Amino acid sequence: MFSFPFPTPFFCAPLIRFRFLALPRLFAFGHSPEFLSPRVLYPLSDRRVRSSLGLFLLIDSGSILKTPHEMDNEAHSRKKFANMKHQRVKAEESFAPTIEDEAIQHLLAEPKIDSVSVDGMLHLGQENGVKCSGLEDFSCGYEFFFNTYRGGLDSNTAQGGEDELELGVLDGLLDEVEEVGDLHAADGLASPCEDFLLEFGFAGKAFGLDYGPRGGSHSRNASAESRSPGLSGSSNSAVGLSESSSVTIQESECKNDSLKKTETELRGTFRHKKKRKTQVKGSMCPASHDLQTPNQLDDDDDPLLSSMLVNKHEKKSGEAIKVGGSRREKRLRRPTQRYIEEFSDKKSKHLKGGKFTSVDVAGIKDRRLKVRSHAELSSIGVGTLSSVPEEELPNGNKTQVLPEIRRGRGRPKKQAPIVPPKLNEELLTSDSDEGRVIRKRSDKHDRRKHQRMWTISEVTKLVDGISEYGVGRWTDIKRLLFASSAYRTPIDLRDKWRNLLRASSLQKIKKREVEDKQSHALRPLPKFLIRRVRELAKIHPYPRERGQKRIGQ
DNA sequence: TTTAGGG
DNA sequence: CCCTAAA
Repeated sequence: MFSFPFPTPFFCAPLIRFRFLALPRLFAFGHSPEFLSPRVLYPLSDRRVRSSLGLFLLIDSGSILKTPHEMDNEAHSRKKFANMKHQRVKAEESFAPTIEDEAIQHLLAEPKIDSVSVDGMLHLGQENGVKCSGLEDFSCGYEFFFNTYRGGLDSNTAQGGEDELELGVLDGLLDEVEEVGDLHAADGLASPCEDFLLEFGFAGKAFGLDYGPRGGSHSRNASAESRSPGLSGSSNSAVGLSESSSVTIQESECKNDSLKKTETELRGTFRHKKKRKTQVKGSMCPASHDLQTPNQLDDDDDPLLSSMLVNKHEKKSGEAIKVGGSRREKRLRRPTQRYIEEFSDKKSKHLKGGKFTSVDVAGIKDRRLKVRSHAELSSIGVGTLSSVPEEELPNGNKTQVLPEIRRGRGRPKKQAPIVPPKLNEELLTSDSDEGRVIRKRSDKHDRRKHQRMWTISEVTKLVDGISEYGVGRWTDIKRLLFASSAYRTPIDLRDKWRNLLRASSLQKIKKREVEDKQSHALRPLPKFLIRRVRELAKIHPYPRERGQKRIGQ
């Protein structure tokens, strides 16, 4: 029914070496017995099945059991992964000498073997029985690759074996070595961000963390939790569900998107490494939907991949999700920031809590904001987490999606800069009435919470900078003249300049029209500044503004 | 990433 | 001050 959509040569050897540790969880393929042929292997023992690793791994070095359709697809897949294959070869070569595990080696020695004996496979599985459990947390694509290419990695190596070698090997595999590095580097963050990782298909990233000498980290627990429920129904219905996936779903409570997510995880694994890496690096604003961006649309024609990702496990109902059906929905584009904002506002009002406002959302996305006020971010994170329950009000699909997004985003953020609530933010008290009230109040102003008055000196500096570097060199001006004031971004400078232009023109007008009204100006600009602005305006045309100004006059 | 322009 | 498109 389901088969491995990837070129066999590519996967086979890796799988063998892989020992079916991580893979089952990753690309678990459920096969009804009738679909099994001698060439199909069940590397999983009962024990493992019971332990919810019971995902059937279909292995066949020669060719995986395929349906015509799948066959067709294979061509496609081959093409897709041609590059990887190539790289793999290199990796294997470089790695081979280091392989210690004889059994594995043996298998490797005959990568082309048409069929691997079940016994052998099982042997492998049993051999690593204990270790398997230790590795169960490995979840996604990265995990897969890593495990795959670490050769016959032992649990031992798994613990401490992450090293240059692997990196090097992976280098050939993954487009970006740094990514790998990042993953490894992320070790310490494993637990905190696990949810996040899983939720957004970063499960693979977590693997690096899981490798760590951690005793019983969250990840493991999480896996364990989701284990029993997840397996019960899935073993026989050709459903492959990675534990990580199930966890993700459960935690995210995103029923509709569960499949999509799972799928996303996989796809992301192969196709959006870079993107994801970036997200993780930022570790602030990764949205699950980012993975659903247009690029992925081209994947839609890959039924195998999707099919093998069928996720049967649904959080509450355990209802099976139909691939075809939910798929469409999933492909929806990520809501625009504006949408999110509006939605959240609405929701806030609806909840009377008003805790989540545009700031939350905006903050999530706005890099500048992050830079400017960590405290705020952290507050956001807290708020997000604390109010998750509220968020889960039944409000329709959108409702579901949104919380998910927030959570996903919020979590990583939270973990990243859990800077002491060092300041201002009124919102820090997430649950207190005060916080809400303030929030509400601030809702009015929405975006303008960070307002900072421009002082005369600042304006002067700005004008100086503009006169020196010219209009439009905002980054330069910022860097050179406003380096000390972090809250002034180049954009702020530009905005200020715009306002100055407007102001200067207005003042002109006012002067001409009604002299008195000028006193109305809240913060009248010093004449010298006005003069300078005016001069600069002449010298450095600022198209639109100038045009407007003319018009205004 | 930065800038321009609109809100 | 925010957001987005364009470069």
